Amino acid sequence: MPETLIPTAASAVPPRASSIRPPRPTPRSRVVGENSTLLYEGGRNRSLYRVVDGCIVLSQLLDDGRRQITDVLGPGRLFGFTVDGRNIATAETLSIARIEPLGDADLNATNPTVASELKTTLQRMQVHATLLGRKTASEKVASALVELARLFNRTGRNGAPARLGFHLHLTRADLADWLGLTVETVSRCLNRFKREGLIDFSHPKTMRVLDPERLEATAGFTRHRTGDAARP
Amino acid sequence: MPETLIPTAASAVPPRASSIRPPRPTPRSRVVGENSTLLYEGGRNRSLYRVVDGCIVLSQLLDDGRRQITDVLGPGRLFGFTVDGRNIATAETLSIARIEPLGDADLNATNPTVASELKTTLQRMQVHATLLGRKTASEKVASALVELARLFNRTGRNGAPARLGFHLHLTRADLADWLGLTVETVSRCLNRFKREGLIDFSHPKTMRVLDPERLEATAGFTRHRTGDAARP
DNA sequence: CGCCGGATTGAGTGACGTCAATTACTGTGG
DNA sequence: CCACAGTAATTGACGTCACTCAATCCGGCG
Repeated sequence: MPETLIPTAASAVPPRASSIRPPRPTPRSRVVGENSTLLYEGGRNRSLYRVVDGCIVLSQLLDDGRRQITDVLGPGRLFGFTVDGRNIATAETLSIARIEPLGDADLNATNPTVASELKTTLQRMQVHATLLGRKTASEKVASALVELARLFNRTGRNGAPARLGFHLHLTRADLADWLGLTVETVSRCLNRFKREGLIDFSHPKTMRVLDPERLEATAGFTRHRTGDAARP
Repeated sequence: MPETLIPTAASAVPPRASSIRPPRPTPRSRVVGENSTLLYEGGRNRSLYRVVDGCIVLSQLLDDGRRQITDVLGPGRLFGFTVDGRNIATAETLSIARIEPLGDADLNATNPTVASELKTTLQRMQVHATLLGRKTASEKVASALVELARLFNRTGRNGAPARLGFHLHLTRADLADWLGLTVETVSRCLNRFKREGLIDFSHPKTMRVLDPERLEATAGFTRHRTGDAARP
């Protein structure tokens, strides 16, 4: 099946008509079910996709099964980069996701949009490396919450962001694999933050940030020695 | 001083005439001294450089001084990527280094060479994220040795690679900051490997791999679920 | 209601970090 | 060439943060 995106699992969920309303149907955009591994391929070069809606993570495995989630993608992000025709990472959907293949004109990494996405991705990866290598468990979990809140900020019906509530698409295990921790440690941190009034959640996936300042302080701050590239 | 590369430290070492013989002087290539922080900038867009020779690392800091080395660059690699005109990371030389600014035609990220470099860098970052998040201290140190051996493989006078000897440009502290460990742990691992006959070193920076197979086995193996993009 | 996967919680342990003392290098000045 | 100072590396003793193991709880679903 050339040119198609091939989910391995249950996949291709026919969305209950109400739950997803196509936000102005994009040419050839597709809906993929939760928990599918995306073996995106595509004859010639058709490997780049844009996340329109939902949450997709990129991951790698060690041969004994240890998993590292290397990036968490939300609306707008691209995935499917290749080196020598091989995908760089495995992509999995953590929610029903809508994705859209990039048009032929955009497939090339020399496309400005793609090039720019590559650079910001690189930057995110570097910040995450610092988190993985140098932050404590609490700092890691706090950082994750800050980032996910930004990424999946629930917009109220008026279009304005609701008061810092967001849907956590990741399970505790996913968070652990993203942050280089164990499920138990993630759980303990989250519940400590809850006791301390930084966040709140009744359902494990429905997060609300109560004290953004203190949460961000707990997350720590990344900098690097100066270096404006263009200018004064 | 527009358009120049500005080292902060002692810098601009006038190389003792013998120690560096320009390998056919590249247009506008420069020699930078050891242990300089490179505040590369450059009026318009002049921010991309290629490492011709030597070792340069990219790093980030947390506000309390914890450091993470996000990438180690050897001959051929590019550095100086920017997002919104800001450098993504700080670059420091770990040896006397020869670098070469990319020509005007190449400055843009849409240049195929640059785009391709961005992708392989992204891939390296992902593999390193897995190392940081999921590998043990021993696996980390072994992985580092394997990678650095490849990167700085000392070529014998006949041009063929000498028997797995290489110069370790990083100090124990640099290794620690790259691998997310402490100096002491790095040192213990290295000396254990030495006792076990995997490697040897008399001088702390002069490494030799004695048993490549066992070293690579100790390093562990990264994979990710399949996914040829362009395909049979 | 009973099952099952995810999440929480507690108790105990171990890998790696911290602290401190010693040794090995490197460079400088006499 | 040697003395000395300063930094890097090693090594040991000890402490702790996060992992492991295990029990329990909770929520969604047949």
